[in-house]
Amino acid sequence: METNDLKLMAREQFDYLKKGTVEIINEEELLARLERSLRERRPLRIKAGFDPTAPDIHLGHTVLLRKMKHFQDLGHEVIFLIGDFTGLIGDPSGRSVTRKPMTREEINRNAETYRQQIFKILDPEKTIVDFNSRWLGSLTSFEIITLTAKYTVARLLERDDFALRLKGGLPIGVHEILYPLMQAYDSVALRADVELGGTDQKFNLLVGRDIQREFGQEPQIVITMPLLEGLDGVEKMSKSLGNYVGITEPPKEIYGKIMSISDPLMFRYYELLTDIKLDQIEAWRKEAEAGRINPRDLKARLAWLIVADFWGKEEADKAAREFDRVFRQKGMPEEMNEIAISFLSAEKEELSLNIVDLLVNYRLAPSRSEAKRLIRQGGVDLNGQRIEDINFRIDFSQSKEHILRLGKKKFFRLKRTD
RNA sequence: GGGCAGGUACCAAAGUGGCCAAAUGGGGCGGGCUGUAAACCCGCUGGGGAAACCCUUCGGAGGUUCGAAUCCUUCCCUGCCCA
Repeated sequence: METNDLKLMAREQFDYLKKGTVEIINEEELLARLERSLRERRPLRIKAGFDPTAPDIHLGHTVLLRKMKHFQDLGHEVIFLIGDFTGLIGDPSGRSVTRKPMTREEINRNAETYRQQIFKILDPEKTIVDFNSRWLGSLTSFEIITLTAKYTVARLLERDDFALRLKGGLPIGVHEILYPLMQAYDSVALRADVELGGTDQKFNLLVGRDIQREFGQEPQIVITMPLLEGLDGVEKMSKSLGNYVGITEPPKEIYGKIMSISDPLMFRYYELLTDIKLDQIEAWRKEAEAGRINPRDLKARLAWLIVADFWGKEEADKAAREFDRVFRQKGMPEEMNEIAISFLSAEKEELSLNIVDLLVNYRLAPSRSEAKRLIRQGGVDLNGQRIEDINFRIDFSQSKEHILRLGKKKFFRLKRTD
């Protein structure tokens, strides 16, 4: 093939890959390597690491996964690396409580969950799933020391979060500063051409370059992706902060969560989570600002798109209809969690249940105090009637079924079973 | 190894013998407004109790006291300075 053709094709790939990235270190290298890959008909090896402790994939992860998918689309080799080694030794970087080391079984189970989820985006045929314990687990202490000798403490402490912690008088465990080196060694073991990560990973990714060089390898190209803000619009999306949308959540959950985000965040989500072109998003933003378009409708469209991504169009339609019925027309959801209420034979005379007992016994409230609080504050309603008395008894003798609503969003169907 | 400063609720942070289930802010929850927006406003936020009130909590364990988050002893943990 002509050199010029190769250059052109590489350029094409490059442009496709660049879309949505924050930074590529560095661009010329990537371009050159793409070209070589085409010339030698050898796919690039793309690495992205994931923590085995949180097998719940949320929209934040999908930003990265989409980029991995892009590489797959171009025929490159994508390695989904599960950082099980950290899991085995117990990564303390939550820092409030020492995390329990995970067992092999737990990790395997989580890995399996990952597999089921990532293939909603990645191509199962083309994805290599690997575990870093495969090489990190068998390093000898001599090899570890040799590895650490290749870097300096000052360089490791440069990292922003360490610098901040140091300044703030917070503890830093020795294993924590070792962590970037371990991750870097993953790149050596895998001979990675490219490593993908969130912008918060930049430091670790760059250490990878240095360490690969030390091991006589060509340094990997580092590509950082933006971190998706969570539903609160401030913190990054994470499970521990509870501001996330899991991709396995039911359609109406996803839809509802997206509808609750702020308008500015909506445009951000459009940008990072859909294939809508940037100028189109920009145009919508202007229309909305000018009042020519209702932001609500844009948001509904976004919610639909995201649900459709993971559940298909039909489910997305259904979620949209359901949402309108429940929240715009203040109706009842089509399906709700059903709670089977059974009476002991001794209670059969009564066939009624105190509201507080119900909330606590069926684990709808964590404690009686909490249940009473909820009632006193007007957050409980039965068949459309607000319950204000904590001594209220739900009567099951006349009708076997009641609709219970807690707060604005939680509906339950209480069904008496005999 | 020596010196110093700390450890309080989900988080941050006040409180230094009774008025402390513990100020304040954040978060969370509920209500109002609305587009289930966001922002904003109001309320709640250890457990039990209808309430009075009772029980369990301020790093752990002991002790002093009528009474301890607060004083003493000891242990554990963290940071800073010196070596």
